[in-house]
Amino acid sequence: MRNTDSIIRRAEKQCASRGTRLTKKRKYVLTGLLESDKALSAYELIAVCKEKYDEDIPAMSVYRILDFLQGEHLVHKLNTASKYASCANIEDDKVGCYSQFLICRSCSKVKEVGLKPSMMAELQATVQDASFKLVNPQLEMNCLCDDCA
Amino acid sequence: MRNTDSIIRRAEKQCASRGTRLTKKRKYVLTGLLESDKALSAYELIAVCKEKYDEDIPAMSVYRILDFLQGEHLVHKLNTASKYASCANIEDDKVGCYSQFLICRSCSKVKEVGLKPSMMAELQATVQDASFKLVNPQLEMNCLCDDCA
DNA sequence: AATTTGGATGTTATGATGTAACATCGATCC
DNA sequence: GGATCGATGTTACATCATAACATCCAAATT
Repeated sequence: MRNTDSIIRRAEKQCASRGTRLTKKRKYVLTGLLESDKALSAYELIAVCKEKYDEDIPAMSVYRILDFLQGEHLVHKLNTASKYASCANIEDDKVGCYSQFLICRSCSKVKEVGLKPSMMAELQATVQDASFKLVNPQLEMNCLCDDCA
Repeated sequence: MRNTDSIIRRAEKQCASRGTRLTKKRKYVLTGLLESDKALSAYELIAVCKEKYDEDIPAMSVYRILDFLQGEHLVHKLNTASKYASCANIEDDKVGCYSQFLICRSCSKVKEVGLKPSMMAELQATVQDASFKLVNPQLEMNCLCDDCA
């Protein structure tokens, strides 16, 4: 079990050092994702903020907050699921390590696993051979978790 | 340039042998995808069928047709883009070879490339280590094509 | 040929995700 | 206090997708 408070304090400092602010609502959204082992949609996050903090955040704001948190490398968007998850490496200083996301198609449980450099290199090579440029090397894998299987 | 007609005839036979039918509208949708090097959304396919065949197909029908074509392994859904593309191996008999899709985030151009068994094995191993089961090993890579880069 | 039957398609309404444009709020700086 | 600028609110709308029910049509049966 990770300590949400200490992660939030770290994130706060990180934002401050970059000249941005982790506001109250941004904290609520980030905390919602930190305390969930499942990826959540924007609308699910609205519900979480309402239930846990009695805070009404309009959809537009949640999307903006999610954009902000992605920009701060605190949150990932899982495009195949249209849901969001906090970065696994949010607790430590590892940065720039590309990831493989295992997403349960039934319950949205997510695990983020580092991608070996050798794998990354091979995928990258394929992309270059096809005259494409890799923009965001985020591998999302359509899975079932052990509970749902 | 591949021969759309001969592919359609192959697909027709394949359906017949499975006890399904490649109807006129299903052919229109499949042809639309075959003749595009870009992935197309359901609504873009509606427009293509209207322009090329003067055929009005309601959205609901296009989605059903796309489901059917996926079931026949003639079409892929690219989840990260919410668009659809014809199978690259639709011309030959290769089956069951897992794919890596390079998708231009700007213009939706798609290339489907076979995934090496060694890569597949490694990804699969990661999934198992995390107690997940891989459902659909379709790697979608967020790229830019050379034209858009 | 008429009838039946089941899959394919049409219609309507609605849900889910996401964004554009513009208004307002609120913390910090002078 | 007032100016300023980023954060948030409001409204409207675009896009993707499906549920529920009606109808059509082609092949099989009589």
